[in-house]
Amino acid sequence: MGHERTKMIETSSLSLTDQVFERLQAAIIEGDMPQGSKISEPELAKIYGVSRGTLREALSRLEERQLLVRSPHLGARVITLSLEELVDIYQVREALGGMACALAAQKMTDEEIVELRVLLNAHERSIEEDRGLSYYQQEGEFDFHYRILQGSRNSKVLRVLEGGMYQLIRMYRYQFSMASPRPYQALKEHRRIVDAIEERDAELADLLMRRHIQTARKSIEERHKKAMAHRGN
Amino acid sequence: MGHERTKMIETSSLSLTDQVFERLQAAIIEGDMPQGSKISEPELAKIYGVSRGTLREALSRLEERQLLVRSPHLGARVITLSLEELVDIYQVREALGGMACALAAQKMTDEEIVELRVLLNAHERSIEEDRGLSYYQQEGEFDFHYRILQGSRNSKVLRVLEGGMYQLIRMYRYQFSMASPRPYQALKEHRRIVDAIEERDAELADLLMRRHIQTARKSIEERHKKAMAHRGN
DNA sequence: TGTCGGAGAAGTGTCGACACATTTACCTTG
DNA sequence: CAAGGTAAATGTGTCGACACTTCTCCGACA
Repeated sequence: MGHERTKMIETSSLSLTDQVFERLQAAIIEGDMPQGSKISEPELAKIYGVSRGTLREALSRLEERQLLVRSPHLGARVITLSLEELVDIYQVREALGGMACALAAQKMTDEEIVELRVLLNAHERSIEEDRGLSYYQQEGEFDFHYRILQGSRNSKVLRVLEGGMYQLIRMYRYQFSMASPRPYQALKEHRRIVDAIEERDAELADLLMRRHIQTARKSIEERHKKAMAHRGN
Repeated sequence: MGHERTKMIETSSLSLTDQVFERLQAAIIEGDMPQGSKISEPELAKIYGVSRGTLREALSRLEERQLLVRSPHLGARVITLSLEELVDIYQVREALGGMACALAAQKMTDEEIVELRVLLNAHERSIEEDRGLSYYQQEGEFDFHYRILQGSRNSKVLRVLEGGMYQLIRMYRYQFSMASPRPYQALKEHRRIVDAIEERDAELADLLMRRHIQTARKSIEERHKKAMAHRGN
Protein backbone atom coordinates (compact mmCIF):
# COMPACT_ATOMS: atom_id res chain seq x y z
CA MET A 1 0.00 0.00 0.00
CA GLY A 2 2.57 2.53 1.01
CA HIS A 3 4.58 2.21 -2.14
CA GLU A 4 6.30 5.32 -3.28
CA ARG A 5 5.05 5.71 -6.74
CA THR A 6 7.51 8.14 -8.16
CA LYS A 7 6.14 7.99 -11.61
CA MET A 8 8.93 8.90 -13.94
CA ILE A 9 8.20 10.26 -17.33
CA GLU A 10 9.23 7.12 -19.06
CA THR A 11 8.57 8.10 -22.60
CA SER A 12 10.04 4.84 -23.74
CA SER A 13 7.65 2.00 -23.01
CA LEU A 14 7.25 1.49 -26.70
CA SER A 15 4.47 -0.86 -27.58
CA LEU A 16 5.44 -4.34 -28.65
CA THR A 17 4.36 -3.51 -32.16
CA ASP A 18 6.75 -0.57 -32.23
CA GLN A 19 9.63 -2.69 -31.04
CA VAL A 20 8.94 -5.38 -33.60
CA PHE A 21 8.61 -2.73 -36.27
CA GLU A 22 12.00 -1.25 -35.48
CA ARG A 23 13.77 -4.56 -35.19
CA LEU A 24 12.28 -5.76 -38.44
CA GLN A 25 13.19 -2.55 -40.17
CA ALA A 26 16.77 -2.89 -39.02
CA ALA A 27 16.84 -6.54 -40.05
CA ILE A 28 15.68 -5.66 -43.54
CA ILE A 29 18.01 -2.72 -43.99
CA GLU A 30 21.04 -4.53 -42.69
CA GLY A 31 20.33 -7.54 -44.83
CA ASP A 32 19.54 -10.02 -42.07
CA MET A 33 16.44 -10.76 -44.08
CA PRO A 34 17.54 -11.37 -47.65
CA GLN A 35 15.99 -9.38 -50.46
CA GLY A 36 12.90 -10.93 -51.92
CA SER A 37 12.70 -13.55 -49.22
CA LYS A 38 9.25 -14.61 -48.19
CA ILE A 39 8.08 -13.84 -44.71
CA SER A 40 6.24 -16.46 -42.74
CA GLU A 41 4.05 -14.80 -40.17
CA PRO A 42 3.88 -17.71 -37.72
CA GLU A 43 7.61 -18.22 -37.93
CA LEU A 44 8.50 -14.56 -37.42
CA ALA A 45 5.96 -14.20 -34.65
CA LYS A 46 7.63 -17.07 -32.82
CA ILE A 47 11.09 -15.61 -33.33
CA TYR A 48 10.11 -12.26 -31.90
CA GLY A 49 7.93 -13.82 -29.26
CA VAL A 50 4.76 -11.95 -30.18
CA SER A 51 1.38 -12.88 -31.52
CA ARG A 52 0.60 -12.74 -35.19
CA GLY A 53 -1.74 -9.81 -34.73
CA THR A 54 1.02 -7.75 -33.22
CA LEU A 55 3.40 -8.79 -35.95
CA ARG A 56 0.91 -7.97 -38.66
CA GLU A 57 0.58 -4.41 -37.44
CA ALA A 58 4.31 -4.01 -37.79
CA LEU A 59 4.16 -5.58 -41.26
CA SER A 60 1.49 -3.11 -42.29
CA ARG A 61 3.73 -0.23 -41.37
CA LEU A 62 6.72 -1.77 -43.12
CA GLU A 63 4.60 -2.19 -46.22
CA GLU A 64 3.60 1.45 -46.11
CA ARG A 65 7.29 2.31 -45.91
CA GLN A 66 7.93 0.24 -49.00
CA LEU A 67 10.34 -2.02 -47.17
CA LEU A 68 8.25 -5.02 -48.04
CA VAL A 69 5.54 -5.97 -50.46
CA ARG A 70 2.39 -7.81 -49.53
CA SER A 71 -0.18 -9.39 -51.75
CA PRO A 72 -3.44 -10.87 -50.49
CA HIS A 73 -3.17 -14.51 -49.49
CA LEU A 74 0.33 -14.72 -50.87
CA GLY A 75 2.11 -13.17 -47.94
CA ALA A 76 4.84 -10.61 -47.55
CA ARG A 77 8.24 -10.45 -49.22
CA VAL A 78 11.19 -8.21 -48.52
CA ILE A 79 11.60 -5.70 -51.33
CA THR A 80 14.12 -6.33 -54.04
CA LEU A 81 16.55 -3.56 -54.74
CA SER A 82 17.63 -2.53 -58.20
CA LEU A 83 20.20 -0.02 -59.31
CA GLU A 84 17.53 1.72 -61.36
CA GLU A 85 15.61 2.42 -58.21
CA LEU A 86 18.72 3.61 -56.46
CA VAL A 87 19.21 6.15 -59.21
CA ASP A 88 15.60 7.26 -58.72
CA ILE A 89 16.28 7.69 -55.04
CA TYR A 90 19.36 9.78 -55.65
CA GLN A 91 17.44 12.01 -58.00
CA VAL A 92 14.87 12.65 -55.32
CA ARG A 93 17.60 13.15 -52.80
CA GLU A 94 19.30 15.62 -55.08
CA ALA A 95 16.24 17.78 -55.55
CA LEU A 96 15.17 17.65 -51.93
CA GLY A 97 18.65 17.89 -50.46
CA GLY A 98 19.37 20.97 -52.50
CA MET A 99 16.15 22.59 -51.41
CA ALA A 100 16.74 21.75 -47.77
CA CYS A 101 20.22 23.19 -48.01
CA ALA A 102 18.96 26.44 -49.44
CA LEU A 103 16.42 26.71 -46.65
CA ALA A 104 19.06 25.86 -44.08
CA ALA A 105 21.17 28.73 -45.37
CA GLN A 106 18.29 31.01 -44.54
CA LYS A 107 17.05 29.54 -41.31
CA MET A 108 19.83 27.84 -39.39
CA THR A 109 21.02 29.65 -36.30
CA ASP A 110 24.65 30.70 -36.01
CA GLU A 111 24.99 28.18 -33.23
CA GLU A 112 23.82 25.33 -35.38
CA ILE A 113 26.31 26.28 -38.04
CA VAL A 114 29.11 26.19 -35.50
CA GLU A 115 27.96 22.75 -34.43
CA LEU A 116 28.05 21.66 -38.04
CA ARG A 117 31.70 22.68 -38.23
CA VAL A 118 32.46 20.80 -35.04
CA LEU A 119 30.85 17.74 -36.53
CA LEU A 120 32.93 17.97 -39.67
CA ASN A 121 36.10 18.33 -37.60
CA ALA A 122 35.18 15.16 -35.78
CA HIS A 123 34.70 13.48 -39.12
CA GLU A 124 38.11 14.62 -40.25
CA ARG A 125 39.73 13.18 -37.16
CA SER A 126 38.00 9.85 -37.57
CA ILE A 127 39.15 9.68 -41.17
CA GLU A 128 42.73 10.52 -40.27
CA GLU A 129 42.81 7.97 -37.56
CA ASP A 130 41.59 5.64 -40.24
CA ARG A 131 39.76 3.52 -37.77
CA GLY A 132 36.34 5.10 -37.90
CA LEU A 133 36.54 5.34 -41.64
CA SER A 134 33.69 3.02 -42.32
CA TYR A 135 31.72 4.68 -39.58
CA TYR A 136 32.13 8.02 -41.26
CA GLN A 137 30.99 6.70 -44.55
CA GLN A 138 28.10 4.71 -43.19
CA GLU A 139 26.59 6.92 -40.55
CA GLY A 140 28.55 10.15 -40.29
CA GLU A 141 27.51 11.14 -43.75
CA PHE A 142 23.88 10.76 -42.81
CA ASP A 143 24.50 12.66 -39.61
CA PHE A 144 25.68 15.65 -41.59
CA HIS A 145 22.78 15.53 -43.95
CA TYR A 146 20.36 15.02 -41.10
CA ARG A 147 21.46 18.27 -39.49
CA ILE A 148 20.94 20.13 -42.71
CA LEU A 149 17.43 18.76 -42.86
CA GLN A 150 16.84 19.87 -39.30
CA GLY A 151 18.16 23.29 -40.20
CA SER A 152 15.77 23.63 -43.10
CA ARG A 153 12.88 23.85 -40.61
CA ASN A 154 10.79 21.92 -43.07
CA SER A 155 9.13 18.97 -41.37
CA LYS A 156 8.08 17.32 -44.62
CA VAL A 157 11.44 17.16 -46.32
CA LEU A 158 12.84 15.70 -43.15
CA ARG A 159 10.21 13.02 -43.07
CA VAL A 160 10.57 12.09 -46.71
CA LEU A 161 14.34 11.90 -46.79
CA GLU A 162 15.08 10.59 -43.32
CA GLY A 163 12.03 8.35 -43.06
CA GLY A 164 12.17 6.99 -46.56
CA MET A 165 15.09 7.66 -48.86
CA TYR A 166 17.99 7.47 -46.44
CA GLN A 167 16.81 4.15 -45.10
CA LEU A 168 16.83 2.69 -48.57
CA ILE A 169 20.25 4.11 -49.32
CA ARG A 170 21.54 2.55 -46.13
CA MET A 171 20.04 -0.73 -47.27
CA TYR A 172 21.87 -0.56 -50.56
CA ARG A 173 25.11 0.31 -48.84
CA TYR A 174 24.85 -2.58 -46.46
CA GLN A 175 23.92 -5.12 -49.06
CA PHE A 176 26.03 -4.01 -51.97
CA SER A 177 28.82 -2.74 -49.74
CA MET A 178 28.76 0.53 -51.57
CA ALA A 179 30.40 2.90 -49.16
CA SER A 180 31.49 6.03 -50.95
CA PRO A 181 35.17 5.54 -51.68
CA ARG A 182 36.22 9.15 -51.36
CA PRO A 183 35.96 10.33 -47.77
CA TYR A 184 38.36 13.26 -48.12
CA GLN A 185 36.70 14.62 -51.19
CA ALA A 186 33.30 14.30 -49.55
CA LEU A 187 34.55 16.08 -46.46
CA LYS A 188 35.84 18.93 -48.59
CA GLU A 189 32.47 19.25 -50.28
CA HIS A 190 30.71 19.23 -46.94
CA ARG A 191 32.95 22.07 -45.77
CA ARG A 192 32.15 24.14 -48.82
CA ILE A 193 28.47 23.59 -48.21
CA VAL A 194 28.82 24.83 -44.66
CA ASP A 195 30.73 27.84 -45.94
CA ALA A 196 27.85 28.72 -48.20
CA ILE A 197 25.36 28.27 -45.39
CA GLU A 198 27.43 30.46 -43.13
CA GLU A 199 27.45 33.17 -45.75
CA ARG A 200 23.69 32.75 -46.00
CA ASP A 201 24.08 32.14 -49.70
CA ALA A 202 21.05 29.97 -50.33
CA GLU A 203 21.56 29.66 -54.06
CA LEU A 204 25.15 28.52 -53.72
CA ALA A 205 24.28 26.14 -50.90
CA ASP A 206 21.64 24.57 -53.12
CA LEU A 207 24.06 24.25 -56.00
CA LEU A 208 26.84 22.72 -53.94
CA MET A 209 24.59 20.21 -52.28
CA ARG A 210 23.11 19.14 -55.58
CA ARG A 211 26.54 18.72 -57.05
CA HIS A 212 27.66 16.77 -54.02
CA ILE A 213 24.82 14.29 -54.37
CA GLN A 214 25.14 14.26 -58.15
CA THR A 215 28.66 12.95 -57.82
CA ALA A 216 27.41 9.95 -55.90
CA ARG A 217 24.54 9.42 -58.30
CA LYS A 218 26.73 9.47 -61.35
CA SER A 219 29.12 6.99 -59.86
CA ILE A 220 26.15 4.70 -59.32
CA GLU A 221 24.93 5.19 -62.86
CA GLU A 222 28.41 4.35 -64.07
CA ARG A 223 28.43 1.22 -62.02
CA HIS A 224 25.01 0.38 -63.35
CA LYS A 225 26.07 0.69 -66.96
CA LYS A 226 29.06 -1.51 -66.32
CA ALA A 227 26.89 -4.11 -64.68
CA MET A 228 24.53 -4.07 -67.62
CA ALA A 229 27.36 -4.43 -70.08
CA HIS A 230 28.86 -7.30 -68.14
CA ARG A 231 25.73 -9.34 -68.13
CA GLY A 232 25.40 -8.60 -71.80
CA ASN A 233 22.31 -6.50 -71.95
CA MET B 1 -10.36 9.31 -66.96
CA GLY B 2 -7.09 8.29 -68.45
CA HIS B 3 -6.23 5.13 -70.21
CA GLU B 4 -4.76 2.62 -67.92
CA ARG B 5 -1.88 1.00 -69.60
CA THR B 6 -0.32 -2.04 -68.05
CA LYS B 7 -2.98 -2.03 -65.45
CA MET B 8 -2.52 -4.57 -62.74
CA ILE B 9 -4.29 -7.85 -63.01
CA GLU B 10 -7.84 -7.65 -61.83
CA THR B 11 -7.42 -7.92 -58.09
CA SER B 12 -10.16 -10.27 -57.09
CA SER B 13 -10.97 -8.70 -53.76
CA LEU B 14 -9.16 -6.28 -51.58
CA SER B 15 -8.74 -7.47 -48.06
CA LEU B 16 -11.03 -5.98 -45.47
CA THR B 17 -8.10 -4.09 -44.03
CA ASP B 18 -7.42 -2.50 -47.40
CA GLN B 19 -11.03 -1.44 -47.77
CA VAL B 20 -11.14 0.06 -44.31
CA PHE B 21 -7.85 1.80 -44.97
CA GLU B 22 -9.12 3.43 -48.12
CA ARG B 23 -12.44 4.45 -46.66
CA LEU B 24 -10.77 5.90 -43.60
CA GLN B 25 -8.25 7.74 -45.71
CA ALA B 26 -11.02 9.28 -47.77
CA ALA B 27 -12.96 10.17 -44.63
CA ILE B 28 -9.97 11.97 -43.17
CA ILE B 29 -9.05 13.79 -46.36
CA GLU B 30 -12.58 14.89 -47.09
CA GLY B 31 -13.12 16.05 -43.58
CA ASP B 32 -15.73 13.53 -42.52
CA MET B 33 -13.53 12.96 -39.53
CA PRO B 34 -12.73 16.36 -38.07
CA GLN B 35 -9.15 17.38 -37.54
CA GLY B 36 -7.75 16.46 -34.18
CA SER B 37 -10.75 14.34 -33.31
CA LYS B 38 -10.08 11.28 -31.23
CA ILE B 39 -10.69 7.89 -32.73
CA SER B 40 -12.42 5.22 -30.69
CA GLU B 41 -11.41 1.82 -31.95
CA PRO B 42 -14.48 -0.09 -30.77
CA GLU B 43 -16.77 2.57 -32.16
CA LEU B 44 -15.07 2.74 -35.56
CA ALA B 45 -14.85 -1.01 -35.76
CA LYS B 46 -18.58 -1.23 -35.26
CA ILE B 47 -19.27 1.44 -37.86
CA TYR B 48 -17.22 -0.33 -40.51
CA GLY B 49 -18.39 -3.73 -39.40
CA VAL B 50 -14.95 -5.20 -38.81
CA SER B 51 -13.01 -6.44 -35.84
CA ARG B 52 -10.64 -4.22 -33.93
CA GLY B 53 -7.64 -6.16 -35.17
CA THR B 54 -8.56 -5.47 -38.75
CA LEU B 55 -9.18 -1.84 -37.97
CA ARG B 56 -5.88 -1.48 -36.15
CA GLU B 57 -3.96 -2.67 -39.16
CA ALA B 58 -5.56 0.08 -41.19
CA LEU B 59 -4.77 2.59 -38.43
CA SER B 60 -1.13 1.54 -38.48
CA ARG B 61 -0.91 2.30 -42.15
CA LEU B 62 -2.70 5.61 -41.74
CA GLU B 63 -0.26 6.52 -39.01
CA GLU B 64 2.67 5.71 -41.27
CA ARG B 65 1.14 8.01 -43.86
CA GLN B 66 0.96 10.78 -41.29
CA LEU B 67 -2.78 11.04 -41.62
CA LEU B 68 -3.22 10.36 -37.95
CA VAL B 69 -1.14 10.37 -34.81
CA ARG B 70 -1.12 7.62 -32.25
CA SER B 71 0.34 7.61 -28.79
CA PRO B 72 0.54 4.52 -26.60
CA HIS B 73 -2.55 3.99 -24.47
CA LEU B 74 -3.96 7.34 -25.49
CA GLY B 75 -5.36 6.28 -28.82
CA ALA B 76 -5.32 7.80 -32.27
CA ARG B 77 -6.23 11.30 -33.37
CA VAL B 78 -6.71 12.73 -36.83
CA ILE B 79 -3.83 15.05 -37.69
CA THR B 80 -4.26 18.76 -37.32
CA LEU B 81 -3.36 20.86 -40.32
CA SER B 82 -1.51 24.12 -40.15
CA LEU B 83 -0.66 26.58 -42.85
CA GLU B 84 3.00 26.33 -41.89
CA GLU B 85 2.92 22.67 -42.81
CA LEU B 86 1.12 23.42 -46.03
CA VAL B 87 3.94 25.76 -46.98
CA ASP B 88 6.40 22.98 -46.19
CA ILE B 89 4.46 20.68 -48.46
CA TYR B 90 4.48 23.14 -51.30
CA GLN B 91 8.21 23.59 -50.96
CA VAL B 92 8.68 19.86 -51.31
CA ARG B 93 6.26 19.79 -54.18
CA GLU B 94 8.11 22.59 -55.88
CA ALA B 95 11.48 20.86 -55.74
CA LEU B 96 10.15 17.46 -56.68
CA GLY B 97 7.65 18.69 -59.25
CA GLY B 98 10.36 20.64 -61.01
CA MET B 99 12.66 17.66 -61.06
CA ALA B 100 9.93 15.34 -62.33
CA CYS B 101 9.11 17.82 -65.06
CA ALA B 102 12.71 18.01 -66.21
CA LEU B 103 12.87 14.23 -66.34
CA ALA B 104 9.57 14.08 -68.17
CA ALA B 105 10.97 16.39 -70.81
CA GLN B 106 13.67 13.83 -71.43
CA LYS B 107 11.74 10.62 -71.11
CA MET B 108 8.12 11.06 -72.10
CA THR B 109 7.12 9.51 -75.40
CA ASP B 110 5.69 11.70 -78.13
CA GLU B 111 2.43 9.87 -77.64
CA GLU B 112 2.24 10.75 -73.99
CA ILE B 113 2.85 14.38 -74.79
CA VAL B 114 -0.02 14.36 -77.26
CA GLU B 115 -2.23 12.83 -74.60
CA LEU B 116 -1.20 15.61 -72.26
CA ARG B 117 -2.41 18.16 -74.76
CA VAL B 118 -5.66 16.32 -75.16
CA LEU B 119 -6.11 16.40 -71.42
CA LEU B 120 -5.52 20.14 -71.29
CA ASN B 121 -8.05 20.68 -74.07
CA ALA B 122 -10.57 18.77 -72.05
CA HIS B 123 -9.77 20.97 -69.09
CA GLU B 124 -10.32 24.07 -71.18
CA ARG B 125 -13.70 22.84 -72.28
CA SER B 126 -14.79 22.05 -68.78
CA ILE B 127 -13.71 25.49 -67.64
CA GLU B 128 -15.57 27.20 -70.48
CA GLU B 129 -18.67 25.22 -69.84
CA ASP B 130 -18.24 26.37 -66.32
CA ARG B 131 -19.85 23.29 -64.96
CA GLY B 132 -16.82 21.13 -64.29
CA LEU B 133 -15.00 24.11 -62.88
CA SER B 134 -14.66 22.76 -59.41
CA TYR B 135 -13.82 19.38 -60.84
CA TYR B 136 -10.99 20.86 -62.81
CA GLN B 137 -9.62 22.58 -59.81
CA GLN B 138 -10.01 19.68 -57.48
CA GLU B 139 -9.01 16.69 -59.53
CA GLY B 140 -8.06 17.82 -63.01
CA GLU B 141 -5.09 19.68 -61.66
CA PHE B 142 -3.86 16.56 -59.92
CA ASP B 143 -4.53 14.55 -63.04
CA PHE B 144 -2.18 16.76 -65.01
CA HIS B 145 0.56 16.60 -62.41
CA TYR B 146 0.09 12.88 -62.06
CA ARG B 147 0.85 12.35 -65.73
CA ILE B 148 4.01 14.39 -65.46
CA LEU B 149 5.08 12.18 -62.59
CA GLN B 150 4.35 9.12 -64.69
CA GLY B 151 6.38 10.60 -67.49
CA SER B 152 9.39 11.17 -65.28
CA ARG B 153 9.85 7.39 -65.08
CA ASN B 154 10.93 7.87 -61.50
CA SER B 155 9.01 5.56 -59.21
CA LYS B 156 10.11 7.30 -56.04
CA VAL B 157 9.04 10.80 -56.87
CA LEU B 158 5.68 9.40 -57.88
CA ARG B 159 5.30 7.64 -54.59
CA VAL B 160 6.33 10.61 -52.48
CA LEU B 161 4.17 13.17 -54.22
CA GLU B 162 1.14 11.09 -55.14
CA GLY B 163 1.17 8.92 -52.02
CA GLY B 164 1.95 11.64 -49.54
CA MET B 165 1.95 15.28 -50.53
CA TYR B 166 -0.97 15.41 -52.92
CA GLN B 167 -3.22 13.69 -50.41
CA LEU B 168 -2.46 16.32 -47.81
CA ILE B 169 -2.99 19.13 -50.28
CA ARG B 170 -6.36 17.63 -51.15
CA MET B 171 -7.16 17.55 -47.46
CA TYR B 172 -6.36 21.23 -47.10
CA ARG B 173 -8.42 22.08 -50.13
CA TYR B 174 -11.42 20.19 -48.88
CA GLN B 175 -11.30 21.55 -45.38
CA PHE B 176 -10.25 25.12 -46.01
CA SER B 177 -12.06 25.27 -49.34
CA MET B 178 -8.90 26.54 -50.94
CA ALA B 179 -9.41 25.76 -54.58
CA SER B 180 -7.05 27.78 -56.72
CA PRO B 181 -9.06 30.75 -57.93
CA ARG B 182 -7.38 31.15 -61.29
CA PRO B 183 -8.25 28.27 -63.60
CA TYR B 184 -7.43 30.10 -66.82
CA GLN B 185 -4.06 31.29 -65.65
CA ALA B 186 -3.23 27.79 -64.41
CA LEU B 187 -4.26 26.30 -67.71
CA LYS B 188 -2.00 28.72 -69.53
CA GLU B 189 0.90 27.73 -67.34
CA HIS B 190 0.17 24.07 -67.90
CA ARG B 191 0.27 24.63 -71.65
CA ARG B 192 3.62 26.36 -71.43
CA ILE B 193 4.96 23.46 -69.44
CA VAL B 194 3.81 21.02 -72.08
CA ASP B 195 5.42 23.21 -74.72
CA ALA B 196 8.74 22.95 -72.93
CA ILE B 197 8.39 19.20 -72.57
CA GLU B 198 7.57 18.87 -76.24
CA GLU B 199 10.68 20.80 -77.12
CA ARG B 200 12.60 18.49 -74.80
CA ASP B 201 13.83 21.51 -72.93
CA ALA B 202 14.36 20.00 -69.50
CA GLU B 203 15.74 23.13 -67.90
CA LEU B 204 12.84 25.28 -69.02
CA ALA B 205 10.32 22.65 -68.04
CA ASP B 206 11.83 22.55 -64.57
CA LEU B 207 11.74 26.33 -64.29
CA LEU B 208 8.16 26.66 -65.46
CA MET B 209 6.89 23.94 -63.18
CA ARG B 210 8.64 25.44 -60.19
CA ARG B 211 7.22 28.83 -60.97
CA HIS B 212 3.77 27.36 -61.43
CA ILE B 213 3.86 25.77 -57.99
CA GLN B 214 5.54 28.79 -56.49
CA THR B 215 2.58 30.90 -57.43
CA ALA B 216 0.29 28.70 -55.40
CA ARG B 217 2.72 28.57 -52.51
CA LYS B 218 3.09 32.32 -52.32
CA SER B 219 -0.62 32.83 -52.33
CA ILE B 220 -0.78 30.49 -49.38
CA GLU B 221 1.99 32.30 -47.57
CA GLU B 222 0.14 35.54 -48.18
CA ARG B 223 -2.99 34.08 -46.75
CA HIS B 224 -1.02 32.80 -43.83
CA LYS B 225 0.43 36.18 -43.02
CA LYS B 226 -2.99 37.74 -43.16
CA ALA B 227 -4.36 35.12 -40.83
CA MET B 228 -1.53 35.70 -38.41
CA ALA B 229 -2.09 39.45 -38.48
CA HIS B 230 -5.79 39.02 -37.91
CA ARG B 231 -5.43 36.94 -34.84
CA GLY B 232 -2.86 39.42 -33.67
CA ASN B 233 0.25 37.36 -33.47
C1' DT C 1 6.95 -40.85 -68.43
C1' DG C 2 4.61 -36.72 -67.99
C1' DT C 3 0.78 -34.17 -66.31
C1' DC C 4 -3.48 -33.73 -64.08
C1' DG C 5 -5.81 -33.59 -59.90
C1' DG C 6 -6.87 -34.22 -55.18
C1' DA C 7 -5.88 -34.92 -50.17
C1' DG C 8 -3.10 -32.88 -46.55
C1' DA C 9 -0.11 -29.25 -44.78
C1' DA C 10 0.98 -24.65 -44.23
C1' DG C 11 -0.31 -19.87 -44.30
C1' DT C 12 -3.21 -15.77 -44.38
C1' DG C 13 -7.60 -13.13 -43.12
C1' DT C 14 -10.51 -12.16 -39.55
C1' DC C 15 -12.55 -12.49 -35.19
C1' DG C 16 -13.61 -12.44 -30.05
C1' DA C 17 -11.62 -12.38 -25.43
C1' DC C 18 -8.76 -10.94 -21.56
C1' DA C 19 -5.26 -8.01 -18.97
C1' DC C 20 -3.88 -3.68 -17.97
C1' DA C 21 -3.91 1.57 -18.59
C1' DT C 22 -6.60 5.65 -18.70
C1' DT C 23 -10.54 8.42 -18.18
C1' DT C 24 -14.74 9.47 -15.80
C1' DA C 25 -17.95 9.77 -12.10
C1' DC C 26 -18.77 9.90 -7.57
C1' DC C 27 -17.98 10.09 -2.79
C1' DT C 28 -15.29 11.48 1.09
C1' DT C 29 -13.00 15.06 3.61
C1' DG C 30 -11.16 19.46 5.11
C1' DC D 1 -17.81 24.11 -1.82
C1' DA D 2 -13.31 22.83 -3.61
C1' DA D 3 -9.87 19.35 -3.61
C1' DG D 4 -8.47 14.91 -3.62
C1' DG D 5 -8.87 10.22 -3.90
C1' DT D 6 -11.23 5.87 -5.16
C1' DA D 7 -14.06 2.79 -7.97
C1' DA D 8 -16.58 1.89 -12.12
C1' DA D 9 -16.42 2.35 -17.05
C1' DT D 10 -14.25 2.86 -21.12
C1' DG D 11 -10.35 2.00 -24.18
C1' DT D 12 -5.97 0.14 -25.71
C1' DG D 13 -2.39 -3.76 -26.09
C1' DT D 14 -1.94 -8.37 -26.92
C1' DC D 15 -3.21 -12.96 -27.54
C1' DG D 16 -5.15 -17.54 -29.29
C1' DA D 17 -8.53 -19.68 -32.34
C1' DC D 18 -11.12 -20.75 -36.60
C1' DA D 19 -12.35 -20.42 -41.65
C1' DC D 20 -10.83 -20.32 -46.03
C1' DT D 21 -7.03 -19.90 -49.51
C1' DT D 22 -2.71 -21.24 -51.42
C1' DC D 23 1.08 -24.44 -51.62
C1' DT D 24 3.00 -29.17 -51.58
C1' DC D 25 3.31 -33.68 -52.47
C1' DC D 26 1.98 -37.92 -54.23
C1' DG D 27 -0.80 -41.15 -56.70
C1' DA D 28 -3.93 -42.04 -60.80
C1' DC D 29 -4.40 -41.91 -65.57
C1' DA D 30 -3.41 -41.22 -70.59
